[in-house]
Amino acid sequence: MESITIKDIARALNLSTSTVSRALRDSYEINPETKRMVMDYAEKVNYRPNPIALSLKENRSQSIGVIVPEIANFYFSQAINGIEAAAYERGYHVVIFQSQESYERELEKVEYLTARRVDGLLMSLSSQTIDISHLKSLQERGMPLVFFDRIPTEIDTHKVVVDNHQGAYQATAHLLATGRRRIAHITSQPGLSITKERLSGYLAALEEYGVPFDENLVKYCSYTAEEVEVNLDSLFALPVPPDAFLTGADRLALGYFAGLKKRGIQIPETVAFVGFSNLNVAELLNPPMSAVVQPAFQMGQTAAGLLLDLIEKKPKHPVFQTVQLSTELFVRESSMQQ
Amino acid sequence: MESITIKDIARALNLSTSTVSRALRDSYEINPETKRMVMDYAEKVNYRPNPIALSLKENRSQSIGVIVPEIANFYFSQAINGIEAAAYERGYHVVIFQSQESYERELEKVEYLTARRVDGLLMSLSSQTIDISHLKSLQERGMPLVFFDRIPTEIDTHKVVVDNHQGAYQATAHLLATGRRRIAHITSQPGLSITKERLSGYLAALEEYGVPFDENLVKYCSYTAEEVEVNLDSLFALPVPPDAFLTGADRLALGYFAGLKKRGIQIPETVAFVGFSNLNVAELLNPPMSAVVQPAFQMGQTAAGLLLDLIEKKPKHPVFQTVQLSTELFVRESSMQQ
DNA sequence: TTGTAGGCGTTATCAC
DNA sequence: GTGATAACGCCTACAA
Repeated sequence: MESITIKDIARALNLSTSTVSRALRDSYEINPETKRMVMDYAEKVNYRPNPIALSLKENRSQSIGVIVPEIANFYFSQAINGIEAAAYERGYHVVIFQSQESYERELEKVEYLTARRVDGLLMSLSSQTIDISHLKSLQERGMPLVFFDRIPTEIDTHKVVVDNHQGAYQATAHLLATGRRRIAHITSQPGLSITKERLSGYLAALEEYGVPFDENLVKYCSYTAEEVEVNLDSLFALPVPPDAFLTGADRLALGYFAGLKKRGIQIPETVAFVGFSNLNVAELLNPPMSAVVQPAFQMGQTAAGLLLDLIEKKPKHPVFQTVQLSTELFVRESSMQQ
Repeated sequence: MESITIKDIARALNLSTSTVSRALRDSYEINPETKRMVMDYAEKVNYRPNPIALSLKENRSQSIGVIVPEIANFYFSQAINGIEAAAYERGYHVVIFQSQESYERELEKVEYLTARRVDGLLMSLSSQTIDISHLKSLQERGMPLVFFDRIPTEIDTHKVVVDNHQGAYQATAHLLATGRRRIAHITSQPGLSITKERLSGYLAALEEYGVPFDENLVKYCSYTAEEVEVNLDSLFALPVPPDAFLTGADRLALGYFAGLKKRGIQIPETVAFVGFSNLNVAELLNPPMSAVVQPAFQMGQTAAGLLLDLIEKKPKHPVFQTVQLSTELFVRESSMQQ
């Protein structure tokens, strides 16, 4: 993989490297003829500046880093699409990594990206991440940092989230309004910001309808099949079993759907938090699944926009904001008798 | 983002940069004490070597590039997982880009990755890509190159694919064996290798069962809702409408499911090509969807393994191979009367 | 208008 | 055992 360098051009044209450099980047006084000659030759040999050399020199890379818990997750991959769209428009490259929900991997990727001189970092925290001192120190050392979806409370910076409280409240209220009283809430790990907010929305709706909270109806979980079994066992061993499900992700909902089906149990209504494109699946299930739709693409786009502003404007005393994007509730009519 | 460099350490310890460098990388004769002193100090100030400087010097980056048509596609994101697993194990980083099914974007990403000195490139072609001369010349200039899933025929290099012919044959044969005679084949763009292979498997099964081929039953398409409508219109305007669907991707299947539902048509059986984790969705649909399961993770893993072998062994005259991974047919019983 | 020199962070080579 | 120097590709202040 030998590549053409400025030196090669200089040698071929009997010029100095600086002249070639100037010609290529159209910097000040340069003989138009020389410039044309250089340009033509560069074109001919398909010259491409070496971004590594530039990064080394400028200590920046025209690229932003993204770290998400996992890529094979529709929600995050859509967010990445939004990020790419925003970055592309402003001439930045996007370098994507996944933490795989592991604190150590996350740490590792952060270090690597920092070392690679990304101009800024966009993150959604792994579920294992509790200590965020490394991110704090990163910010203190001047790295522009924006969080989305899974955000920490302990850092002051831009954050973009979906309004989880509102989404959960809306969904729970809908279920209560249609007569459900025992709503199981299947949700993610208790440490995450999204988990807490959804729980608070769930609680707010219960309170409004005067329905007592039963903590046995809340299950924190990951995605293993055994867990589904255990949780369903305990839910349906309750004196009054659940008559509805509110789940924190479409994948959770699908897992529980399958578990319920296996047991021959039909639940009148299920609502799940989903990214846009899972919506069509929701409709095709039997009974169909209602959905709290989260604008993942928009979230990525917004987060990237804020990050690029930070990078380019380098404000001395930035005023950080937390953007809350609204969810939308899609209610699907069940074909079951109610 | 000021960072600690070898120079800083040298200055602090009153040593030369070369001594520090040697101490850090444990290269030849060095005073054990000096070494310890350097190590301790480096640890203390959290020194991290600058990979950019290394890349510039070594003309390599300990990272491989991946270009897929899109990330927000479960099949590809699972493949990426496999790639990361293999790369991580062998100490390489993975840099991920998407072409968004655009030839121009693909070209752009290839150039950028090349300029970034990735040590090798892993690609799945965009559906728009016909001319692959840029990839050929890349290979000629010595860049290790491995293709997966969407592969070109015109380049001799390692390729990893799912056995699409076999998968389509198996699925079609199953449908024919259960009495279907009018099998609609909804598939991807005609130019792609996977499209051709699946069609050939479909044809082989038809021939075996003595069922004449009707080209009106084959629809090449992308993912727009209008297209679904147009295609369904023409399929159900046929003298003998379809009694089964074989679709090239789960997303296509879901789109057509929704379209059929809207029209109140029930089709006895549908088979779709899916990645592993869509399997649970397939079961939950009504009627359930049978599936040709493609081992996406394994595909990524295999492709990355081959690429890393190429990179590390740099064989003068490599013997390139095309690995065909087997699919598995999951038949879901329909609850409909047959 | 063009050339020379120095530096970004690192390592390899050669000298001491 | 350690230090000085050059080189990777590029850019820019300064010199001519």
